[in-house]
Amino acid sequence: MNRILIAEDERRIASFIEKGLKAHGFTPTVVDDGAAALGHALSGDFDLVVLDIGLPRMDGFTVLRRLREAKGAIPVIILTARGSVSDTVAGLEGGADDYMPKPFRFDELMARIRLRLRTERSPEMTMLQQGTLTLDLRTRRASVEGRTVDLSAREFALAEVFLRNPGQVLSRGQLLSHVWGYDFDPESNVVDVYVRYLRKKLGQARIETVRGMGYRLAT
Amino acid sequence: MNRILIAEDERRIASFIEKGLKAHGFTPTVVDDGAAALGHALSGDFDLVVLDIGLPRMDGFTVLRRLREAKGAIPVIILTARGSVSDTVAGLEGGADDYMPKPFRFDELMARIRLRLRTERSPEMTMLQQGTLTLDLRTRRASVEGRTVDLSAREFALAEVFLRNPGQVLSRGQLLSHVWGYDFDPESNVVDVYVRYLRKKLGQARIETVRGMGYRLAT
DNA sequence: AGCGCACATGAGAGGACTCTCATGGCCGTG
DNA sequence: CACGGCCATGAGAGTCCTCTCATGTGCGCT
Repeated sequence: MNRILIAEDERRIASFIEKGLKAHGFTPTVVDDGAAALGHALSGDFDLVVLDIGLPRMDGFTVLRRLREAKGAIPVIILTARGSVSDTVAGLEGGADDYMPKPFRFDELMARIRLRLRTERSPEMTMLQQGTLTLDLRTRRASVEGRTVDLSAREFALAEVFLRNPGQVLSRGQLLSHVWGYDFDPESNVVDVYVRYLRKKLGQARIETVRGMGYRLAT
Repeated sequence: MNRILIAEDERRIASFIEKGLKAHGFTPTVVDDGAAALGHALSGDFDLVVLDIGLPRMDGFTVLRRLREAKGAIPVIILTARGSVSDTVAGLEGGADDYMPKPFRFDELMARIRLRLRTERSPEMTMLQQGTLTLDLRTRRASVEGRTVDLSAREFALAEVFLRNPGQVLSRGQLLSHVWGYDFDPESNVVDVYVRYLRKKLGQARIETVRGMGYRLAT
């Protein structure tokens, strides 16, 4: 449905984004150098570009500049290194629509992409619902059977992944990369612990264990 | 420039919003009952409505429904009581564009209003700059003279008010209501303390004291 | 110059949050 | 039924954040 171009040369990050997008029903294409990125972006086959700044052959800034010179109006989200504010500012002034500082959680990128693809006057998606469970994406609060529950930032991010994939089994690895980012210790049992926190707040039965696989939101 | 309708019967809150909007260059109009709200909203004289749900004569839901029935496409932001998730959901499904749970900080409302008034394809304002000081509205980070500095949520909100009003003297009261909300103890010296924190992180001279008046961002 | 008020500052209480670690329990298989 | 692995759980360390309070300092006015 929505075709997204990923211009990123670090394999690990490119694959991280690619997998995430596929899981959300997008059909991403990955290229790993600037020249290819520009060509694809101008082809008209894509609806949005995720553009790394540090690309070989032609850096992201140049790609962006040429793209805009050629009147390509496609939305561009740039990926910048943490702390390089000047790059970020330059990118936005150079015509980028948004940016993500590395390292990032996949879900943050997803939110940015949604924002840019969203059609006019569609009320911004601010509430997620599944049965009697509601998540308010802005106030970081949930409500279950009418009760209002405060969630911490982490708890909320985790709950959001479940709500966006109701009934689907999510592995610890998936949850870890969605909620904790691609840089987190894969040995940790944080996911278990936070699932417990959520169960305590949302109700034990709300999240089911699928032995050997992961967890799943009850539907 | 942008005409905003405030439909709110609690005087204190209406005035809180009104003052804030005026300070930001808007020209708000206040009405305190639902019938008047509907009339004004349909008049075509306004660009956005801030609509309280609990209005006398005709409640917010009804106003909203009638407005949409009459094909009024004006953006509507509803104000809901804290914890009333069902009201919020109903409001959004009833055609509201966004919502604010009470009590809220003025700046949060402002951000919502900006979002709704923003014109197509204008890159979302995500960075504020003043000289060598930059605020990244998304990552909650600042950068001064190239250095990157992490700010806490409160520090950041305070810094944002200064950055949005460079050179202007801001009273403790203004800062309190912007950053802490209209419900906060006006006797507290939190503002002083947080100004200190900011000075420590951003540089002493960056925020000037105007004796008897308040504080000001150095330009 | 001296006074009074406004502002600056240090210290710390209290709480929330995130994550680790160790242990205990249970499921499913052989 | 016994075992091994997977999962659940409790406890707690370390950190950060927010705000209050008491006291120090200095500005500006008379």
